[in-house]
Amino acid sequence: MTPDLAENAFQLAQSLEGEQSLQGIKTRVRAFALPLGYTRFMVMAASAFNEDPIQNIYWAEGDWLGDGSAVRAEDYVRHCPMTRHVVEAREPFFWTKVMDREGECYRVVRMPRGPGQHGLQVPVFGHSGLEGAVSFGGDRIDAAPRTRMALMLVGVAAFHAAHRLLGRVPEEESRSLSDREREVLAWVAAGRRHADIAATLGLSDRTIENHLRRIRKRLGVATTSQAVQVAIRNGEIKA
Amino acid sequence: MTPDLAENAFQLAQSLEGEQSLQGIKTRVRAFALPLGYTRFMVMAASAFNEDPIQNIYWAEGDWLGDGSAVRAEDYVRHCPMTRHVVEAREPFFWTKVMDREGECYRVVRMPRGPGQHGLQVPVFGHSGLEGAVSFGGDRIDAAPRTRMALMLVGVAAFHAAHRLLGRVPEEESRSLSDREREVLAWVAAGRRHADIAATLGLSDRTIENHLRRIRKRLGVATTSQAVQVAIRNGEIKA
DNA sequence: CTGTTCTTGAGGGAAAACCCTCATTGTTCA
DNA sequence: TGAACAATGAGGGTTTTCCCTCAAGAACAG
Repeated sequence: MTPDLAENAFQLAQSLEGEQSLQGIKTRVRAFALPLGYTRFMVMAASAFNEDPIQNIYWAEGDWLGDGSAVRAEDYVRHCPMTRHVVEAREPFFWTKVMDREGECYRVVRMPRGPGQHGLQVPVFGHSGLEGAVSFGGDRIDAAPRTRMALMLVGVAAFHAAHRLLGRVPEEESRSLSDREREVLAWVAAGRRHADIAATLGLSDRTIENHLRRIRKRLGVATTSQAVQVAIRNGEIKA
Repeated sequence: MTPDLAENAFQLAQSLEGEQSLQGIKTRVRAFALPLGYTRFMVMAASAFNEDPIQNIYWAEGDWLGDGSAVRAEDYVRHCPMTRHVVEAREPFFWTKVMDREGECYRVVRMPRGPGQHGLQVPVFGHSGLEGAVSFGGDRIDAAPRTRMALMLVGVAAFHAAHRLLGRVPEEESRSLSDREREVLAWVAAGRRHADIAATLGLSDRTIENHLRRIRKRLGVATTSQAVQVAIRNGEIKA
C-alpha cells in the first residue's frame, strides 16, 4: 500500500503538463511506475480509423519481448493483440501474456498475477475518438484499482505531453484540400447535386465537377462517397 | 490547502465506477465539490457532430442563472457560450461570467476570481470524439491546478457513471439500417461501385442498387454521399 | 395464420456523375 | 519574373447512379 499514490500521481500529471523534453517525461514516469513493478513503457499515437491503429510511437522501452532483446516497436505492435483490443476498449484494461503449447497467449484479465508478463493498456481519447494509447508492463505489477486509476491519469498526461512535443502537425497532410474544395465537398456531403451546388455558389456545373475530380485525386479515392468518408476522417469536413 | 484532495478524488472516482443510482452520484460529487466552493453542477451528454452539441442532460443543479431561479437546462445551454466552447476545448477550462453594460459576459480564463460566477468546464472524450461535458460552478471556487485535475477525474467518472445509468436508448433511432444495408453502405463509403460490391457479396448489381435506394429513403437523404455522412454521424458506419 | 420486414432480383429509362483533355485568369513564391 | 497552383469554365463521350414499379421466398411477430 502506497498511502500517497494519489498525491504522487496528481503531482506527476501536473508536472507533465509543462514538461519540455521527452527525456523529462520518461524520467518522471519511470520514477513513478518502477516502484509499482512496471518496467516496460510504450506511448503511441493511435487512430481507430486506420486498419493499422498505431500511427506513431513516441516511447518504447523495456523488455517487451521477454527475452531481453530490444523491442522493435512496429513489429511488436503488429503481433500484439492488445494493441488491437485498445481500439474497442472504453477504459484502461489489464492483460496477461503466458506461454502455452502454441506460443504466446494474450488475455484481457481483471487481475493480472502469476507467471508471465502483465500490463495495463490505457487508451487516450480526444476529439477524433481514439488518439493514443499508453502501455505499462512488468513481471510482477501492482494492479490495485487505485493503481490502475493512477496509471490512467499518468498515462493520459504522458501521452499528451509526448504528443505535444512529437506529435503530427497535421496542417500539411490532413489539410490537403483547398477552401473551395472543402466547401464543395461539404455541400456534396449535405446531399446536394452538382447543379444545386453550382447555383448556390454561383459557379458553373462544370466547375463543381472539376473540383470534385481534383478532390478525389487529392484524397486518393475512387468515388465521391469515399471522399466524403475520408474527408470526415481527416477532419476536413464534419460528419 | 487540502492535503488529501488527490486521495479523496481517487476514492470518489473509484466509487463512482460502481455507483448504481443517480442519487448516489449526486450525493458523492456534492460532498466532494462543495468544500471547494462549487455549488452548481451539470452533467450532460454531448456530441460535436450536431449543430446543438448537447444531446441530453443527466444532472443540472444549483443557481446557474444567478437569480435563484431553477435552471431550465435546455435554455441555459443554448444561451451559454461555454457549452459551445467545449466542442473545441481539448482539456478542462475555467470560465468567468461578469455583468457589464451589455449584459452577461462569459470568458475563458486561466484563474477565475473576483466577483461574478465562475466555473470549470470538463469535456469528456470517447470513441466518437466528444461524448459529454461536466460543469462545476460557484461564486468563490478553488481553482488551483490540483483542484482542476481532481475535478477532471471526478467529472469524467461522474459522467461515465451517469451515462451508464441513463445514457443508452437510441437503438431505435440510430440503428435504423439493417445489417445488410450497413454492410453495403460501408462498401460504398470505402469507394466501391455497385458492380464491385455485388461481386464481393455475391449478389446482383440490382440488389445493391435497391439496398442503396432503401438506405437513402430510411435515412431521409437525397444522395448516397449524404447517406455516408449521416451514417457516420449516427455511428452506423465508421469514418 | 396473416401481416411486416429483410433480402433478393429485375425492366426500362432518365439523370447524374465520371473520364479525358484544354484554356483563361489571378495569386503566390522562390 | 517565370513556375506553380487555385479557381474558373468547357467539349465530348462513357459509365454509373438513380428513379419508378413489380415480385418472390424467408423470417418473424401478433
